[in-house]
Amino acid sequence: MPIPPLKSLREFIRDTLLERIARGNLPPGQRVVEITLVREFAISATPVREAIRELVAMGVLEAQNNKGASVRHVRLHETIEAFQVRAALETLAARAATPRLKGRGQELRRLAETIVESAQRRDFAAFQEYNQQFHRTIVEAAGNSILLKTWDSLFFQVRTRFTMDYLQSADPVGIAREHLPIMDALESGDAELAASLLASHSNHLVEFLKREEQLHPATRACNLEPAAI
Amino acid sequence: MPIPPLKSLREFIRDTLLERIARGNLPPGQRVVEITLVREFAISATPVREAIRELVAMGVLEAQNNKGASVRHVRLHETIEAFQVRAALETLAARAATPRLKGRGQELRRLAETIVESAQRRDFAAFQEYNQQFHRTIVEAAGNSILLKTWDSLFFQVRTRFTMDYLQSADPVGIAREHLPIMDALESGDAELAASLLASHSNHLVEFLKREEQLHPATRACNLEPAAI
DNA sequence: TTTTAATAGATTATGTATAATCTATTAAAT
DNA sequence: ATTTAATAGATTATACATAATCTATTAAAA
Repeated sequence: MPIPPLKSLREFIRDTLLERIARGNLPPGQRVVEITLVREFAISATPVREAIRELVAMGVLEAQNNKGASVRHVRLHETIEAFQVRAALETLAARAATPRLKGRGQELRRLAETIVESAQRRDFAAFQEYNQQFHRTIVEAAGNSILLKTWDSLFFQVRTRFTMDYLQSADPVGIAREHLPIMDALESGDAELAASLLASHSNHLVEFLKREEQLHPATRACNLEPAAI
Repeated sequence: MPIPPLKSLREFIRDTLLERIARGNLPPGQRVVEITLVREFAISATPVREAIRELVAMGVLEAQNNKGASVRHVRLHETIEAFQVRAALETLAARAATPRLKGRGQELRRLAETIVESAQRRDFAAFQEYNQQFHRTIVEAAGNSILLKTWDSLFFQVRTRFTMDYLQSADPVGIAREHLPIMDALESGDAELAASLLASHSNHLVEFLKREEQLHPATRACNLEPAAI
């Protein structure tokens, strides 16, 4: 029988906080106070603190010595940087994934179609979600566990309101359709084409965000988009 | 006056453990037992536990629920994966850093020369150290803080005995000299040349490690090289 | 005899309760 | 107005209790 994967209290608190942050219940800047959580869940402080520290290590919370933690603001500039890094990672991913994906592109095809449909329905939460899945599938297929972990670590910087702004701007369906040729290239085994299509796909987003940065210099608002987890 | 950056006990323990691991005093697989550290430093368990958890989050230790932590084994395959990711990151770094480095290459030049000298003296610890500095300088110059943080996060997977094996193999001075044209390209402002030279520089290492993997399949030893910190 | 299973004791991790320390805010004093 | 003192709130550290895991020994079975 499969062992029941008991969560420690630390893990429970960590996941609860992550969920609240993802849903937007804990907005950026919101303080995360130890004793409040202790009282809410009627447990002791140690697991709460460990959970908070873990989220700090993940970059989801920020903390200073003796001053406690709060939900981290992700600035527009940070999102731009994160997408530039992600693009570099996905170039590697495309090259490594292509030979492994050749022929079996059903999953990607379904995702790409779902993304286009979501865009047509203007269901941007679904767009975000399936878009994330599409890209992650490629990275996963590369078969490099460190690549995957590194890519995953950018989640919080990437899934922001700014990204949502991009999807809602100008031509959502056009953006969604960019996934189709990427998938074709992967399926047909043309690694270099897949890599360069993925790169310019990311680049469109980066260019949009850089224009935003020009328009609203420095202190642009910076909220995490409530995710559709 | 510059505020004295008091370390918390957690930070002290964390840094102490990191140092011991880097020096090789705590070899891979070695268990890191809470109560032992508690007794050694005559403090309470909480800061020790927090330090351990932080190192687990960093990937330096590994832990399971209710079983404790130990120094993580880095397998050859993991080092290969990490260098592939690092190469992708450095491609981005080279492109972004080139315009910012143009003209002011003194620092890189000094480092590149020091690397060659270290190779000639067969001082491989120094080789490792300055090599790391050379690459990090480029990544830093790219001016993308997330890129830098991501690159840094690969440190533990990259600084292994396998890397040392590569430096000591065949032609150390030849490997060291590969940094010179990279530096020239950066200084002269040829971003694409710098990027492709960096890529093949990494690639030589990856190819070597893959040959090692063929020769010693699966269960190759996997120790962290005592670093010259 | 060898292997397997059960169990008691030791070791270690996890959780609780509380004390000490630090930070920031407000009120009093210069 | 600026500084100092007092205080409340929150973080960090301590000491202890409980629960999980491991180890070695013993008993039973093959």
